[in-house]
Amino acid sequence: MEPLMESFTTELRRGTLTLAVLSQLRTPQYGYSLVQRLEKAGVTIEQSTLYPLLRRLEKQELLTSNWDTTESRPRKYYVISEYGSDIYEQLKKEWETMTAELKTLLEGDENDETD
Amino acid sequence: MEPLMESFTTELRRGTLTLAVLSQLRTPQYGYSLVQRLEKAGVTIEQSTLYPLLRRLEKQELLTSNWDTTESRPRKYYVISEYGSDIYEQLKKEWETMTAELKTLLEGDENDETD
DNA sequence: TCATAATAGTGTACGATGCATAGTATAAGA
DNA sequence: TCTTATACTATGCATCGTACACTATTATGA
Repeated sequence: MEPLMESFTTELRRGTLTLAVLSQLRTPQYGYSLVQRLEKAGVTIEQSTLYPLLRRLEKQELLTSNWDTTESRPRKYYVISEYGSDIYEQLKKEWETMTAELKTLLEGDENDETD
Repeated sequence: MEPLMESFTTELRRGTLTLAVLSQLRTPQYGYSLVQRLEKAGVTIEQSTLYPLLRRLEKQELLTSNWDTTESRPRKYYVISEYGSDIYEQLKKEWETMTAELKTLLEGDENDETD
């Protein structure tokens, strides 16, 4: 992809990544599994994006975490907190509103399309 | 609004602002009018966000501009370029894809909602 | 008339985020 | 044994949205 488009799409994804991650954490997930889970849903997220995001969300108390060392390999599991669920619901509504507004704008410009 | 929500929604808007602005520039608009036009459509954009955005888009050759000094007050009019329209269409498709994917994810989490 | 608000734009500085990159370490498979 | 997959941490950069400060003209209205 053209570098300019790349940077625009990156900016488009911004913020929605938080939403995507929060949506998956009603059941405990660890970072690496989340990357692949989201990938399957069509949402690519780099490790270098996800791990800091998870730590940030935990610091903000939207998530809690605990290490599981019983399995073959240590994994840090994250779950959404009550507060996190609250924020998530609000954010989800915000996103839906925004999406609807933007949709209206973008449809509005198709009035006398030339193609 | 809670500061945390504020920062999340700011990040959510990111990128979509470019899309919103581009969608309005099939007819020439100047900065100040755009702010109000978008506001009416439910999209709040600060002057301190819009003006730099317009200049950036012009630098990237998605827009062209010219000063109109014939009216009571000098205004800088921007229009989308052919290249800009091209990028806009691509970006719009990107956004639609992303929106659909995210929608699936967000609906997926409503399986056994407790509220 | 003088103050205030609205209009219209520029410039600087800061914080947040996504990502590239590098590094650590273990497990599994060829 | 060598490579690949798994799993996470840490640093640094570029971009963008916004607060804030500033300039300047036009309308409004007390």
